[in-house]
Amino acid sequence: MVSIKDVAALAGVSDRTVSRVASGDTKLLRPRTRKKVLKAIEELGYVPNRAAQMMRTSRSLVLGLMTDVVATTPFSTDIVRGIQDALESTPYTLLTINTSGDPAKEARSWQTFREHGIDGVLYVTMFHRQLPVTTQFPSIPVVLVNCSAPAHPERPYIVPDDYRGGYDAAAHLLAKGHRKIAYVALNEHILAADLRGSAFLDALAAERVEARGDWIVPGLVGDVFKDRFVAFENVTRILKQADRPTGIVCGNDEIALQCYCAALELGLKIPDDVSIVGFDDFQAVSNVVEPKLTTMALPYHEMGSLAVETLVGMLKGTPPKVLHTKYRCKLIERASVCQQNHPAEDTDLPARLTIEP
Amino acid sequence: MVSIKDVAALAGVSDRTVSRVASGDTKLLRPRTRKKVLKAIEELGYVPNRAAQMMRTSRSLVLGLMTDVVATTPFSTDIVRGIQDALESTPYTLLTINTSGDPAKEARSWQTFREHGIDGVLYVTMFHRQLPVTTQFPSIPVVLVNCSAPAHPERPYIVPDDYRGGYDAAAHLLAKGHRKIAYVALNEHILAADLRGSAFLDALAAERVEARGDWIVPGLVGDVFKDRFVAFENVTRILKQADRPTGIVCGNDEIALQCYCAALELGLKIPDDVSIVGFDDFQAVSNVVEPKLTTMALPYHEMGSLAVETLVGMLKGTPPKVLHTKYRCKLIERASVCQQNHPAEDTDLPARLTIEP
DNA sequence: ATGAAAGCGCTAACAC
DNA sequence: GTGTTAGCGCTTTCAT
Repeated sequence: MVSIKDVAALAGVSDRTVSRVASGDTKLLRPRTRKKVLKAIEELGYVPNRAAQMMRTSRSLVLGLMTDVVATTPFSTDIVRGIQDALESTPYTLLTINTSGDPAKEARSWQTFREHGIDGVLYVTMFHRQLPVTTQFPSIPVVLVNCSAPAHPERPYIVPDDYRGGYDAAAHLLAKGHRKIAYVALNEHILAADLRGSAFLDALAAERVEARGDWIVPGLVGDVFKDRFVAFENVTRILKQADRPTGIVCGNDEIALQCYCAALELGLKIPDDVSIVGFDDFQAVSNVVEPKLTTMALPYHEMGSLAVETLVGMLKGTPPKVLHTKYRCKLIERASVCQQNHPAEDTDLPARLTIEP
Repeated sequence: MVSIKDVAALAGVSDRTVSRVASGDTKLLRPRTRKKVLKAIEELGYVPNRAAQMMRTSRSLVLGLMTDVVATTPFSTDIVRGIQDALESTPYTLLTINTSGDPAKEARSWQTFREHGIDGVLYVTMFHRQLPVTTQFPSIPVVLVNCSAPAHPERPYIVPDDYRGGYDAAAHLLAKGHRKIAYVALNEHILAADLRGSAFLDALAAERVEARGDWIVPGLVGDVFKDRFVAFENVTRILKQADRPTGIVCGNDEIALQCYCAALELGLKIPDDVSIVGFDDFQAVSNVVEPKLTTMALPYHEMGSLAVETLVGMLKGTPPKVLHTKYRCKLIERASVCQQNHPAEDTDLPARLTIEP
């Protein structure tokens, strides 16, 4: 390994001078000296040794990315991409650890981070959720992404505004004239399901549109990560009714995909017979189904970038301006929703009569 | 930061002894001393300093994960998961860098790896491809995953056997009695497309089944990463013919999804009217569509694990037993393929007559 | 504007 | 079995 001393010898200066050049301390150097050193660096292929730097400065210039499963799962890769993109304009590198949500592994991961002298960590969860109150953090800067820690209000976090997203998804159908709207829910164990679900109800209520109980069905059942899709059966049943919804809001895009299968198999046209709104803008689905899916995009990339910005700021000593950020979702309009010219209000009445068997 | 000396002071031994305990040099220590030291470590919350260790040993115990986009893309996350799972039984940690396929960024990444004293690197590409001959590698252990480097035959690589996968996919339909089979190809710029495509042809030829030219269509056109799906139109056209295929082999699962949309919209039942075989086992599609998709799974997780095993072996001084590995794909049978009791051979004849307009 | 000395935390080599 | 000495490559402090 070529060190600062080798460079110094070749350039005919002291090692301290090389150090100054390498760390860009351009002010206290004659341009001529600088050039000489730069040439020697080039010639020898010198690269600074981070371990040595760290020993002196006790800063590693490494950030930890601790995730439950997010880095190994297709759904929230945009968070990671946002993080890595933002990292490029900083001197930091990323050490990645997946805990699979296992607390023991998480504890070991924190220790590994300490061993590496990590400067700060991005703690990212796959599902938007609240961390258990028992969650402990070491005393280094941490930014939470896609989760919040009620027990640690001083920790900055960045989450999507699932409530508003759910509201806007339903509002979109309403604005397009739909009045008979079904909702196929996410796994009930997930915070996002709660938020999006109650937003759906509120959006309908705000327009004085009835939310029919039998049109609100689960799309996914079972424990998280071991869940099973049931949207297909449930939506098939609903769409077979003579009086059926003209629009469906889905808890995510995979559920929307099951709705597509159900509707198409029944010979229904999308969007003319049923309009469908998804959630997540999971492009492998939303941009591939035909017609393309109108869906609510999660602001994952932005969340990742903001997290890096926040963390790097903290490391510079700048506390975040906003401690807790809720990022707005964005509706991506494609082709699965059409205008519904619903008949006069009174035709809704018979529909209501069918609620109870 | 609590160091080895603090522990030594508390335990009343020399620092060298603490070092021995910390690095598990259990042989040359009295159990009593060991216990004493362990207690002090626990009490002080001592954690070894990797930077210092590295300076002495010039091994960082960090592996570099260099990818074009794989870590930020939903399709090949299983490679990363395989890597991380395998890493757990080793002392290594992972430093991740995404180059977005930009050669300048790639050059900078190698330098970053050198700065960190990376022990070895996993070089992973999203698409199975050959690296350009201009690709340079530094002189540290590197294992290539999902790509090969014709210019560097001494470098170990691990790729999927796309040819055999393509062959087996077609063979599956053949074995189920299908004789009228269409093929919807991947983007032609990709190596996997070549391999899978020619395998399709060979599989049909081996059974003396004709591959109709108008039934071999692209599913995806345009430059990689800027491509557009055209499977829907193409398959719709084919399925509208009076004489239509009873089975379709798809270049990947997204193409299969477009086939689903096309078939269902035409009122065709899957698998009874058309059987469909996908490729990739991209579960967000294959396990969500209804009926569930029969598809050829890429051995990504295994490839990732093997890569780690190989690299760690090299670092121990064990050269890989097999330098270049082609991993076999595995057919996942679900519900999109059914037995086809094709009529007597001669009914194929009129079909052939319709080839030319 | 440049150099010399000291020391960060650890382990290899050797002494006892 | 355990302690001592030295030095990895760098930056901080102080001197010149």
